[in-house]
Order: sequence, then structure tokens, then C-alpha cells
Amino acid sequence: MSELDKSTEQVILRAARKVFTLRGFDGARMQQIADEAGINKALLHYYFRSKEKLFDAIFKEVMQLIIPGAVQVLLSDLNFSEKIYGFVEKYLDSLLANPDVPGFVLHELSLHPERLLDNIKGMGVDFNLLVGQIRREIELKHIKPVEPDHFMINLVSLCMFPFLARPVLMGLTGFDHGKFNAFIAERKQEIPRLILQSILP
Amino acid sequence: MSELDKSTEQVILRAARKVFTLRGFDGARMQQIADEAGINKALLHYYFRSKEKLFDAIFKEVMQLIIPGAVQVLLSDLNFSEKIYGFVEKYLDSLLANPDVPGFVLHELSLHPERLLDNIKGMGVDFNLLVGQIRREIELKHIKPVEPDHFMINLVSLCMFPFLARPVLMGLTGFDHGKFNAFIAERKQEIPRLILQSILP
DNA sequence: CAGCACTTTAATTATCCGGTTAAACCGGAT
DNA sequence: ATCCGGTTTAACCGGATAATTAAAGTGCTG
Repeated sequence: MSELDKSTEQVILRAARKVFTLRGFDGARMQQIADEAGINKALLHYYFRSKEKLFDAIFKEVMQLIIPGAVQVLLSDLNFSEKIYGFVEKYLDSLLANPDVPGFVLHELSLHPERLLDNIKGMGVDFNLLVGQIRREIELKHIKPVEPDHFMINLVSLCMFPFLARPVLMGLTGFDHGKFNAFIAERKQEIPRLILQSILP
Repeated sequence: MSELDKSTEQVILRAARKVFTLRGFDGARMQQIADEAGINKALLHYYFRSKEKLFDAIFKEVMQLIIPGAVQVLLSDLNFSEKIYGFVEKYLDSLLANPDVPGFVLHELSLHPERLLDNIKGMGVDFNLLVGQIRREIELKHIKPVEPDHFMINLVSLCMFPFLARPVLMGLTGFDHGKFNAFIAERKQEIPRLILQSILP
């Protein structure tokens, strides 16, 4: 595999990611991906034999893009407040860099949970480890007793939802691109404040 | 238009809603909708001339299903805490009755914001009215000063997101259908508690 | 009965799209 | 120069699917 190979493959993957995340698997067209990559359909199939194969490739890529980075922070040895601030900051940044990935991923997961959930399992996101962390913090009286399930869902909800609702926000309230980004930036303080004051003793 | 007409039309709309919300516009098949309704494709086109027309019909229906009911509570003359508890309770109930509507709506909105946002505008959801309510409560010192934008987004995020992530929850943690519903029921207390303690003086 | 709205059946058209193929081109490596 | 992997071009295939049509049937109503 030559240098050119790699770069073409990358060009294709970038194009595919754009089209797939924008239109979903069912809405994406191989022709559109080829156009976006500046190549032709034939070459697309030369690299990736089928739409499914191409999709699988970018889905893995995209999952690694949103999940693991921010989780590291939660497993570090910062104190609890710092962890929350750190997580939210990192997570929002990675979502800002890929604003339509969350909607894409959740939509595809809801269409084919069984097939796609394996991708998550096999990538080192250990839900139980996080829950264990929280239980420990409770035992140490660093935080009030909370249901770890609700805590995690609350945290992720508050970070991710604005991206899922972005079209509505931008269409209904006068949000433009810049205003939306500023809004998310504000949430780097807003979310930790909301979460923390509910659980700090 | 006879009684039979109406009931057939209703049968079609119910079938279409099921298939569309489950698979999205691009994933939905007219044949599948006909099967689900227990009729044939020809009759589908007899009532709704095209897939687009049928989609428009159910999209309007579905929007009215999630949006306006719960908002009433916020505009009533309950005190602020009661409003929040009431809103969350009502909203979660209507989402529980239509668990895959949120994902469907947000996905379609992100594909065709311009075309679909009109549906929202023309249905009496006055965002500014809600913001006004919040500002008034602040002036009256019923609640601490908050950004209305963040407040509203926080509230909706916490209610809606679990439904968007339901496939993940049910695939990753051992949630089954009953556990999920119980989890949502818990959130009728969890969400107002979280929200309120951040803004009550 | 006759008319009318609704419904079915079955066949057909037109389009879209994923995938394939063959032939040629190009540039770098052997 | 020759070979070869990457690339282009253009045409094509086959299947899926939305949409249409014609013809007949059903059942209610006036």
C-alpha cells in the first residue's frame, strides 16, 4: 500500500464521513460520496467493496471520535469537581468538532442496535468502571449519594442534546453558527455548575 | 367522506406513523406501510398521492403529539416548582407513549430544516412567551437569575435524551423494556430536583 | 336498480441506485 | 521498455421501489 493509496483512502473516508453523517446510511448515495471525494464510483468500490463495508469503516472511526477521549478524564485522579469540569470541556470540544456525529450515531444505532452495539463494546468504554468510581466517591463522602445511572445520563444529556437539537435551535431562535458555538462555550461552565451543586455535600 | 373513509385513513396514518418513526423517511417503504395497514399500495396512493404527502401528514400529527401538551403547564398559574414538576411529568408521559418519536423528529429536522421548521412555527409554541415567563419569575425573586436559553435546553435535554439514547441504554446496560420505563418514572422526581435546586433562592 | 365511493388485483412504467465490467491511461519502479 | 498498481471513463446490469393504470368487485344509498 503506497503513500498515494493511504491518502486516497483517507480522502474517501473523509468524504464518506461527511455524506454519511449528514444524510444517514439510507440517505447517503455512493455517487455523492465519490463526487465529494473528487473520484468516481468505480474507484470507491475498488477501495471498499460495498456501501456496507464503507459504512462500517466510518462508523468505527466516528465512534472513537466521540467516546473515549473524554472518559479518560473521569478515570484520572483529579478531584471530583475537576473531573466534571474536565470531562465537560473535553466532551463539548470534541462534539463541536463533529457537530452532526451524535445525531448520526444515535439514529443508526436505533435502526440497527444489534449489529452496531458491538462496536461500542469492543472499544474499552467500561460503564461499570465509571459506576464504580462514583460509588467510591460516595463512600468517601466526596459527594452525596446519587444513582449512578441518573448521574451519567444527566451529564451526557446536557452535553449532547444541544447538538441533536441544533437544527431546531438555529431555525427557531435566531441562533446562527457563531451564536451556537458561543452557547456551547457557555455550557462548559453551566453544566458542571448544575451537576455539581446537586451532588457536592 | 364516509365513516369508513375516516377509519381507513386513520388506519393508514397509524401504520405510516409506525413505519416512518421506526425507519425514517428514507428507510420507510410504501409497501411496508401498506402491509402494516392491511391494505395495498394502490389504496395508499388513493388516499395520499405520494410518499411525501403521507409523510407531511404524519409529521404534523407527530409534532402536535410531543410539543404543545406539556407547554400549557408552564404558562399556567401554578407556582414555579409545581410548574416544573407538572411539565416534566406530563412531558415524560407523552414521550413514554411515543418513545421513538423524538429521534424521528430530530433526524428529519436535521435533514430538511427549512421545509419542516414551518410546521413548528405554525403551531402555537411561542418560545418568547416562555422566556418572558422566566424573566418575570426572576424579577419577582421567585428564582435566581438564570439564562432562559440554558434553562429551557437543560429541562428538555434531561427529559428527551434518554429516549434518543434508548437503544444504547438497552443494549449496553442490562435495561429491558420494563426497566427503562421504571428509569423514566424515577426521572419524574430526579429531573425537577436537579433543576430546581439550581435556581430556587 | 343504478350510481357512487371505496377497494382489490395485477400489471406496468419510470426512476434510482448499488454494483460490475472492460478498455484505456498514467506514472513510477524494475 | 515494460510492467503494474492506481485511476478514469463510460456503459451497463439487475433489483428495488415509487407511482400509475385499467379492470373488476363490493357494498351502501337513494
